Amino acid sequence: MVSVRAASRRVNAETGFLVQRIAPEASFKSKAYAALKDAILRMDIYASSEPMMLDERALSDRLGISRTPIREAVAMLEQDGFLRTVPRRGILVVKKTKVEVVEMIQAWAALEAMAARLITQVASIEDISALRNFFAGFSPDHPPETDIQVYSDANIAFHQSLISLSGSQVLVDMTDSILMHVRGFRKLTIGRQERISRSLPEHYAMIGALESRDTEQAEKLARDHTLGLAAYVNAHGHELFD
Amino acid sequence: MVSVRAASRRVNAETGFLVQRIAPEASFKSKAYAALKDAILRMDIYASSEPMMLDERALSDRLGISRTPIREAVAMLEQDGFLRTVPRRGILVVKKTKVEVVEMIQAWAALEAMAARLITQVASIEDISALRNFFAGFSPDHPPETDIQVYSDANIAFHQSLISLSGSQVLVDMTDSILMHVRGFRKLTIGRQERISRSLPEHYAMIGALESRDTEQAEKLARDHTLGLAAYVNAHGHELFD
DNA sequence: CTCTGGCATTTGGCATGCCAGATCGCCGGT
DNA sequence: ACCGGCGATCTGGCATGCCAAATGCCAGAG
Repeated sequence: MVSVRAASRRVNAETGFLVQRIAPEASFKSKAYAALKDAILRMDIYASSEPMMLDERALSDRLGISRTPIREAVAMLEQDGFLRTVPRRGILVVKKTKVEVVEMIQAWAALEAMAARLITQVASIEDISALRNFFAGFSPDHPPETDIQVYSDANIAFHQSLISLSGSQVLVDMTDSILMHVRGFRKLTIGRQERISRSLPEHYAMIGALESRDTEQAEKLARDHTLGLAAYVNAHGHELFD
Repeated sequence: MVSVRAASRRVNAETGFLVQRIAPEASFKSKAYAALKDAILRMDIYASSEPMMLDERALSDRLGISRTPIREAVAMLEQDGFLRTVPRRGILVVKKTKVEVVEMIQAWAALEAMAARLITQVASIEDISALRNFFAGFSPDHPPETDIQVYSDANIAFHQSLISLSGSQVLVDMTDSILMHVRGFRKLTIGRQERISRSLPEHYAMIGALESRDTEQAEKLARDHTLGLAAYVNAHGHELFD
């Protein structure tokens, strides 16, 4: 316990002298992790049928740090499912199969359906209604099909915001992870006109069900909306994989 | 391309001479990962209110390997959410909060509900019916309450087998991961007589719905069964946490 | 007796170097 | 010209050692 005398002598932390919290200066390990993850997510994994390999020493030169923190970052990314190291062979970037992507989207559907269920029980009406703002820029005059990239971004943001309204950090983290893994397939998501035109009304229907606190209906709409994407990938995904 | 001559000279891999794949002799890194994970899952994390700390050098001595593979294993377990390292402070075992456990069980409910949905579409009737075997040892004459530990194990095995029947490896992996994290709370799961006595009939109802291919009902039963556990932990979990 | 400043120690972060397994190319034998 | 084998080289696995930051102890000042 700090005595009253001592407290009076030192500068009161509450009043003045509010120094900036010193930057923790992230470790090389975490920097390498971020850099590698970013690079993996940016690259087009499916461009070549050849396995994409990484080299510890090359990365070491490239990032200007030793192999040790890089190996730790690689171990972390391996745990995430992005990399796989084969002893004495190399580090390879994991390519998801069509089946894996479909299963991930199904899991996503399950989690989003649960999020919808929870939202009807805990979210405020204002927060729910605010979900419409993501699509404020679109209307019958300016349909999503006219600005596919913008709509795709709004789409992702909508789903992430929706799930966060559930109040469950676990659901947020799990779906974020899934989104990372299926990120390479966003072009597939938005590839077809007919899917896009149906997307917006479905989103509005979901919001409506949430607002009216119709738990079963909101859950069903959220689930079916995303399961539709899974079915679509399952049916047409072969164009990207083989 | 292998010539016909060459192929005829070497032993046909399909016929005989199926030698065992030579043991890859797991790396120290993976051994350390397994050892640490096992130790973490075995220990009673919530016995002490003090944070549990690990020491790299102590583990190094204990396992008889250098710090390098241990650090890599720690990085992996950090990624799993089991550990958290604080620079120049130590490695601490993460204690889940009640809220986190409840959220994890809700996510589990979501995934198991989706598994039930898929099962009604893809699983064979024989596989579904075989789920009853997990509870073959129990009956009105020998209710689960009389052999709590055995029933608890059968319970876990039932749920894992159920999810695997969905055919989705992603669902299996995600639920396995969740089970690891909430493992410390199995005693809570089986702590109350009234929950146990209701558990078995609910399981049989789920199996029945799956057998009759009633997708909506199977999904609902699976979801509500596990959500009941989440609600129970939410209501009574404070006994274990605070 | 209390508080403060500094030093010894602890602990994770990182660089470096060596090792063994796996590849691939060169070279001689057939 | 082809096959087989051997070795240079590449690549991840691991041990070791030093560094800096954070802690804790202890002495000295008030």
